[in-house]
Amino acid sequence: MTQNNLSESESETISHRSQQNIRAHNQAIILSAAEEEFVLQSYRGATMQGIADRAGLPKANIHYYFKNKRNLYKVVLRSIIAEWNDGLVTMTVDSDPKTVIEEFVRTKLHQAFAHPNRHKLFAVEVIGGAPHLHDFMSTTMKEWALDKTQVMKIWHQQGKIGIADPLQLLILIWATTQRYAEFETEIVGLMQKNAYDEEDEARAADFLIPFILRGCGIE
Amino acid sequence: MTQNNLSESESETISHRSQQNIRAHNQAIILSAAEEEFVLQSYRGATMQGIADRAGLPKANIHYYFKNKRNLYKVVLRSIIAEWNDGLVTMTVDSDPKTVIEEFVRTKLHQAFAHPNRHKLFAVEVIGGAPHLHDFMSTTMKEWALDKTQVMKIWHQQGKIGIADPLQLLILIWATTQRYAEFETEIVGLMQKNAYDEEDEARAADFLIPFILRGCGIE
DNA sequence: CTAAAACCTGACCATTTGGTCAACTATTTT
DNA sequence: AAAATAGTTGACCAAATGGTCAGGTTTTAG
Repeated sequence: MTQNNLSESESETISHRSQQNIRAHNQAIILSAAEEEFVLQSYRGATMQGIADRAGLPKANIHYYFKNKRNLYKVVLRSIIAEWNDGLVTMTVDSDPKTVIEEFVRTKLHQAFAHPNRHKLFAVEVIGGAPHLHDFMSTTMKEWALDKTQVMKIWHQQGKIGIADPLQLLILIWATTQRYAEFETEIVGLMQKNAYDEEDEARAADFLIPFILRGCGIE
Repeated sequence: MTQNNLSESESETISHRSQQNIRAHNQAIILSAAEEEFVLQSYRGATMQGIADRAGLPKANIHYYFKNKRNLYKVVLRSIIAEWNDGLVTMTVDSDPKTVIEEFVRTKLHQAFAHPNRHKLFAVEVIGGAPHLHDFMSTTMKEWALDKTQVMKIWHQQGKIGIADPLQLLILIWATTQRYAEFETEIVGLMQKNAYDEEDEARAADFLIPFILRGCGIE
């Protein structure tokens, strides 16, 4: 039965996986299934059985890898937060506002189109009062936002942008970019199609970026 | 037999309420409680007992007025939709774009600050795929949006606004105004307070309106 | 005043669901 | 090869929850 020796592992098509790989592999599958289920059903509506079905594993197996439902949800949230700032440009007083804002919007927009489910999940959590994100919201995210608004305030003093209240600008950029992920259903419907096509991200960028730059009084 | 739906308009100080009044009164209380509970817990998380507690009534009484949970949810949604366009300015080809857009943003913003829960509930529903709103979204709302975008397209042809793709503008205005309701928790936190104060709506308007008008190339 | 209609509610039930567990198989280590 | 460790899973359970109902009270109609 057991194949010895010559064992290799990694990318074998049908071979026996090493336990390390099995663990990582199953956890990934479960997390992905959980993300979907939590988005579609929201926390309470999501069932461990539903997640198990999506993952193609028996329910007890989900509990084997993740203690319980609450913990699984937290892990999903944490993985979303972990990459929240992935790829965002650094923004300092010496940066060129136009470049930075353009790049910021473009990146956020790209994330929105690339990972709509994560944005939906995050949004539902915030809308519901962010019960599991209080810590993140009141520390990491607040510091990040205050740092950026500080920079933008100085830009304003230097006459580089026409925005006196940078927090409002930050809110606007978040709102307009993330919207394409969160309200996918509505927007796609209004566009008379069933799903975004490859050009929709570019279309949104082509509209948003000049609009926001004009709004900021740049150009 | 049972008379349904009549908006309450009385606050009798008299001890004995008429049955008509009792019905309207209790339904209103329950709907308000349900709105809160559904927002905070989302559909599946909300419990009839929780709604009953919020309403200060025994659970069986909720079932007496509203057949079941699903129906109660639908009634709540319907009441939200019913006033979705309340107070919105009419927009025709002959309107002045600047006035109309300014007034539109102001009204949406006012609604957002006045009824944050309704906006949150609507948002959660849309994010979850709008399972109960397919009809509304694909008829009423779509027609409304197409009508407005038609008008704005003509404005663009007449050189009155610098927006070639009005649907994107509509999405942006919805996103930026409703955001203050939906992400209340996050925004309030970033503003270092516990709740919006009386000036926050005005602050948002003072930022948003000029910003959007500039973005539209109006001035 | 009496009957009908509307309203109220504690007690109860069926179903769903998160979570446990013991027995089992597969892999790794010694 | 045997012991130890890791992974798998059907069966089961206790709690939560939507919903029902019978018997009660209050209000209204005649």
